[in-house]
Amino acid sequence: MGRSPCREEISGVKKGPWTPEEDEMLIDYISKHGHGSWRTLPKRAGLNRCGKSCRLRWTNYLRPDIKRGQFTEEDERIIINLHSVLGNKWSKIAAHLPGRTDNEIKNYWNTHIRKKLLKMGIDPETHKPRTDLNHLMSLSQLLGMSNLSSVMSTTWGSNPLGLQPDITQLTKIQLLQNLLQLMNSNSVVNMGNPYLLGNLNLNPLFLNGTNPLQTKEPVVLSGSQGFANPSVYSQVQSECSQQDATKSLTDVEGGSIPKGPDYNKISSTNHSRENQAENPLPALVAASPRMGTFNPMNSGCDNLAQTCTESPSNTFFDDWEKLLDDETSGSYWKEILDFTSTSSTPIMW
DNA sequence: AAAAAGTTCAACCGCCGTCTG
DNA sequence: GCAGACGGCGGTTGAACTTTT
Repeated sequence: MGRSPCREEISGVKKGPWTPEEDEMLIDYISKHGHGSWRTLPKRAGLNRCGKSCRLRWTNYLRPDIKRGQFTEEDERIIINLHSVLGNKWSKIAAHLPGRTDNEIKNYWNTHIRKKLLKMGIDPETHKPRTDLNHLMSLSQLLGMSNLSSVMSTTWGSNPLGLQPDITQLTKIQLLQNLLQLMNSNSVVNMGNPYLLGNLNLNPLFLNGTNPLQTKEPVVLSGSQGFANPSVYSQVQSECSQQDATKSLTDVEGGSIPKGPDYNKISSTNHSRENQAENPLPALVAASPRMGTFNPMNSGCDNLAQTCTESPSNTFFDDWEKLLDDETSGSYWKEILDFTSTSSTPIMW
């Protein structure tokens, strides 16, 4: 089934960048006759290109309704939200951004958004905090360096590595966040084996249900629970395709579709979303123009989109600081921070 | 100023689903 | 039901451009 028409039948056909003359010929032909069959178009238009190349050039560049220029924050927000639901369905995402092409969005995602999310410690595939070992190692190494630099600065009265206290703090927070994410998934997968928690002396966090990150009971999924009720997810998808993107996503993430097992079913049905079902933490997708305003203090994180929109100044780091200052939960966090900051070697899991 | 490294994005490639004879 | 034609999609490439060393 299927074939690549551009290859076999057309040797000697031109490839590579389009010239202004070719563009003009294509525009001229399509504006007069429409594109009709792409396969026969090049011949009819007098172009030495394959039909596929013409179609691509037209849909991605020459179409009159193409919107050029920078993506706005709103565009970015929509893309991230849609990506969290649809994954790499660039054409579906593009359908929600009039004038933007799938190719453009894909490129923008890969060159800008993806890097931004990675920098923030968010896995761009799952939209969750990264828990991969490399990332944790690099963070803990950075921490180690910052600790070393503070030792050196006390000793020598300067900071030869140029690491500011803020960086140290941010790194700790980042590491902590990932740590918790990792423990959280472990607490689901290995409920009967709190080895990791025991090692870190953190049992009270989850075993007695007082995890200050979650005011709701952790969602414990067993086997099939995390997987698929396709009808629920297709409902979401059809909502996405029928309604305004922002609204439908607010519904999905914000609560009109019930949370708990069903919510996890929705997420897990999508490709590469399986691990979300194992993880009770909410998605880290911010629906506000400021990305990454993951709010661990929000009650239950029930309505991320709403929360983030309503309090755009409330950043992730603000919340963490509040959390750390809070007397009731502070001791646990201090314990963790003590652990991370006194640990002279990278944490080995 | 020059070379190297990094980034961007238009274009290509190959696979897939649907249509048609 | 089968096979080819076709359009569409997502992943990848590589030239051009920019930034860093």
